[in-house]
Amino acid sequence: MAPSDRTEDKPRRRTGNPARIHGTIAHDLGVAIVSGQYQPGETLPNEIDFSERLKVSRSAYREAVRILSAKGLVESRPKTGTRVTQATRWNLLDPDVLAWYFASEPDPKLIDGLFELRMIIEPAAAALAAERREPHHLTVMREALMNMEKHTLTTEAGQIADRAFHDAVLDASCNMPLRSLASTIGAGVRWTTVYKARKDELPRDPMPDHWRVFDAIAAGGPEAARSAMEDLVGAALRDTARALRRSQKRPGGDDSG
Amino acid sequence: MAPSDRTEDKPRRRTGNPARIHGTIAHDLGVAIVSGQYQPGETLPNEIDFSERLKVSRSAYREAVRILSAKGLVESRPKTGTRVTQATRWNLLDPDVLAWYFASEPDPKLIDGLFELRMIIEPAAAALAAERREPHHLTVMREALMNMEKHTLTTEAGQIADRAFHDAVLDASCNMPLRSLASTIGAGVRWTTVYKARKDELPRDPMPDHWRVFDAIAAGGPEAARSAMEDLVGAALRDTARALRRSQKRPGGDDSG
DNA sequence: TCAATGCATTTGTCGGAGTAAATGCGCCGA
DNA sequence: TCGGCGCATTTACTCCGACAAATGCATTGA
Repeated sequence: MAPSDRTEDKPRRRTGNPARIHGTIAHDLGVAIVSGQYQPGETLPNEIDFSERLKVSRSAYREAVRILSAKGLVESRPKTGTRVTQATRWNLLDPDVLAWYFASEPDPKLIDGLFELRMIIEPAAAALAAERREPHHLTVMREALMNMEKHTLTTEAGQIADRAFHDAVLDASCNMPLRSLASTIGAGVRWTTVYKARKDELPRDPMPDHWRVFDAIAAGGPEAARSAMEDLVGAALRDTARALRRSQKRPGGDDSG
Repeated sequence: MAPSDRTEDKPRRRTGNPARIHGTIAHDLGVAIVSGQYQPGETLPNEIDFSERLKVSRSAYREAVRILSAKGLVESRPKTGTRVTQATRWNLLDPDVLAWYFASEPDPKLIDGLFELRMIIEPAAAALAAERREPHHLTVMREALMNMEKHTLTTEAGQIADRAFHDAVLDASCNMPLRSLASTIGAGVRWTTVYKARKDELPRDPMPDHWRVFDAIAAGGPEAARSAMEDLVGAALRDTARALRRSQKRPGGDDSG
C-alpha cells in the first residue's frame, strides 16, 4: 500500500542526517506521481484525510506538498484541492524529480531524451571548457579519470568518478546555466553505467575516450574537445540503446505495475 | 527594509488566484538570496525570530523555507539552523529561481550564460523539430509568428508571442528534457526584448529570421532549421551584447544598490 | 432563463506545545 | 596535560486544534 516499499534510497543528505518526515512524504508522493500512480489532472484526497492515511500531521503533509508544488508536480487551491499538473509543466531538470523518475524504471523516451540532451550539451560544453578551463579544473578532471581507472566502472567509486569528470567539464565551461545541468547529465551518465553493470560486462574500455576529451581540453583545442566528447557520448548512446532494446525484449519486470 | 518593495510582480498564478503568504515569503527571500543580500554559507535567523520579524506564523515561514530548500537555495538542519547553500548548488533552471534573478538586475555573466545556452540548445532543438514536428506544432508556430507580426515586439502581446514561438520549437523537438528548458530559454528571449525595448528601437526586423526558421522546420530540413536558428539567436546575442555594453557604461542605475 | 447570493468544502494561516537531533562545553579519566 | 565521554542547549521538526479566506455549487429571486 505504501508507495515507497520498493525504494530503498530514501532522501538522505550527504551529511548523513536522517530523513525528515516531510522529505519522506515528498519523495514517496513524487515517485508515485512521476510513475503515473496519480494521473495528471487527478485531485489528491484532501489534506486532513490524506495526512491521516499517511499517519503524519497535516503540517508535515503540507510541507511535502509545498516541495512538490515548488517542483511543478502539483498545484493546490482552496476548494479545488491539490491536483497533479500536466507532465509538461513538471520541472524535469530538477535533481529530485529526475531521481524520482529513476526510482522506478523510467520511460524509455526519457532515457532517449536524456541522451539526446547529452549529445547536444556535452560536446558544446567541452568546447567551451577547452577555451576557459583553469588549472584547478584540469586537476579535478585528471583526478576523476585516475579514480575511474583505479576503480573501474563496475564499482560505485568508479561511477562516482565518472560523473565527477563530466561535472568537471561542465564546471570548466564557466557557464552558470550549463553547470546547473550537471545533475541532469549525471543522471544520464549514471543510467549508462547502470545498463553496463546490468550486462555484467563492459562493451568497451571507456578510458581512452575520456582521456582524449581531457587531452583536448587541456591542450586548449575547442574543436578537438567537441569531437572527442561527441565520440564519447555517442559510444555510450549506442551501448545504452543496445542494452535498452535487449531489456525490452523481456517485458514486465515490475510486478507492481 | 522589506526586500520586495521594488518588485511589483508578486507570485500570482496564471489562473488569477491571489498570492499566498508562504509564496510571498519564498519570493522575497529567494530574491534576497540570489541578489546576494544573504551570502552563501550565511545562517538565517532562527524560525521563531525570523517569522516574528516577517510578521507571519511559523507555519507559513516554514513552508516558504521548504520551497527554497526544494529549489536548492537553502539547507536547514537542527541546531545548525537554515543556511544559504553555495550558489553552484542552486537550481538555476528552475523557473522561479530564474525569475528571482531577474527581479533585480541580474549578473551580466548570467545573461551571457543564458545566451550561450540558447546558442547551444535552440539550433539543435530546431533541427530535431524539423524531423519530428507534427501538424499541430506548425499550427502553433504559425499562429505565434502571426501574432508577433500583428503586435510587434514593442508590446507585451508581441513578446508573449515571441516566447510562444520558441516554446513551440522546443515542444516540436519531442524531447522531454529539452521541453523543460523552455522557461530557461524563455527568460533569455524575454531579456532580449527587454533590452530592445530599453533602446526604444528595434535594430532589425526580427520577423524574416523567424519565418526562415519556421519554413525550414515546416519543410522538414534539419540542417536548414539549425542554420536559421543559429542566425536568429546570433542576431539576438549581438543586439543584447551591444545594449549590455552600453548600459554598463553608465554605472549604478539602481539607487538601492 | 438568468443572475445574485448564501452555503459547504478545501486550502491557507495562526499560535502553542512538545520532540528529536546536532553542536559545543564541561566533566571525568588516563 | 591531553583525550574521550556525557550532558545541556539550541535549533529545527512534528503535532494539534482552531479560525480565516477563497471558491465552486446550489439555491433563490427577479
